[in-house]
Amino acid sequence: MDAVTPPTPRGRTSTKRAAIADALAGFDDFRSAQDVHEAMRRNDQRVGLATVYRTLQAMSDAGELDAMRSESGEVTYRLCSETHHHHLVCRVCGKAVEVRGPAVERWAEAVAAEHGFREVSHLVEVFGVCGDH
Amino acid sequence: MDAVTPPTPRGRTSTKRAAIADALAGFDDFRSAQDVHEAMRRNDQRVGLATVYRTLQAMSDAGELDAMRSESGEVTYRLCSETHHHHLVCRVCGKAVEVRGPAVERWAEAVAAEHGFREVSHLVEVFGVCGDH
DNA sequence: TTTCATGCAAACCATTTGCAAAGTC
DNA sequence: GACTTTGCAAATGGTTTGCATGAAA
Repeated sequence: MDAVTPPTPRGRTSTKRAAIADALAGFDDFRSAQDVHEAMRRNDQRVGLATVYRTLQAMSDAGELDAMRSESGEVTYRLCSETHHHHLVCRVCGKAVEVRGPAVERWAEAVAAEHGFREVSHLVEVFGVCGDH
Repeated sequence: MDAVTPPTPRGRTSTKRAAIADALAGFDDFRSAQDVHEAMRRNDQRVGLATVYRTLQAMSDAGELDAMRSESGEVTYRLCSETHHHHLVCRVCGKAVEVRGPAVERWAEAVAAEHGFREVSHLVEVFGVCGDH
């Protein structure tokens, strides 16, 4: 069930891509390519690690996934909603909550404009320890 | 105890440490360990890459440096001011401007509290293309 | 002379890439 | 069949570490 795969980003229909999307759908927080790969293995799905990396990256480029770097520097992904948002991530369990911050968006734009910067993008992540820990 | 290191971050007086700090002082934007190492080489300073990594890391831990990850994932450092702030980084030349954002701080705290998160920290970086490009 | 700092090279680790085999259209 | 996707293994590239040596206290 390709729960999350609009028209294929590009290229042809891929079985693996769907499997990877599904695997990621099984999580509700950010996971690294390695995590996804291991989860699939455990589920008896045979996939190459390189394929997971390639696919996750492609899906991210296609806007299907939300990507961010964990505090340790690895790239982690998660299915994302369509709207722009940021994350509140638990540094113990990885649980991530999507948060909206119109104030932050405006602030970023304003600050950038003030210094003559164009093509502005911003990275905002809030880390903390969630209530379960 | 002495959470905030007095004179030398730890260990004894080091010549290299001073040299590395100087090299970093020559920049006013974020640089990677490799950048610093290369700059020193070019200046006929003989230093091991590992030492640069170790020192930069130690200085960062000691609070003398401000560290952040570039968009490509490398860790970059810069001498930092004492006050909490964020950065507006040019993705073309690396130029970084320190920006203050009380609104953002408050927003982060509020959002975290709202979801029951403790020990909150946040990562906010604004990227763009500066006026020189 | 005991301890910490440094260099060098090897080790690590996440990620990428080359290329031949397998899958799609 | 023509072309794309996958797997595997080898190659990268940033960063860390083990160990012997040199410099401070």
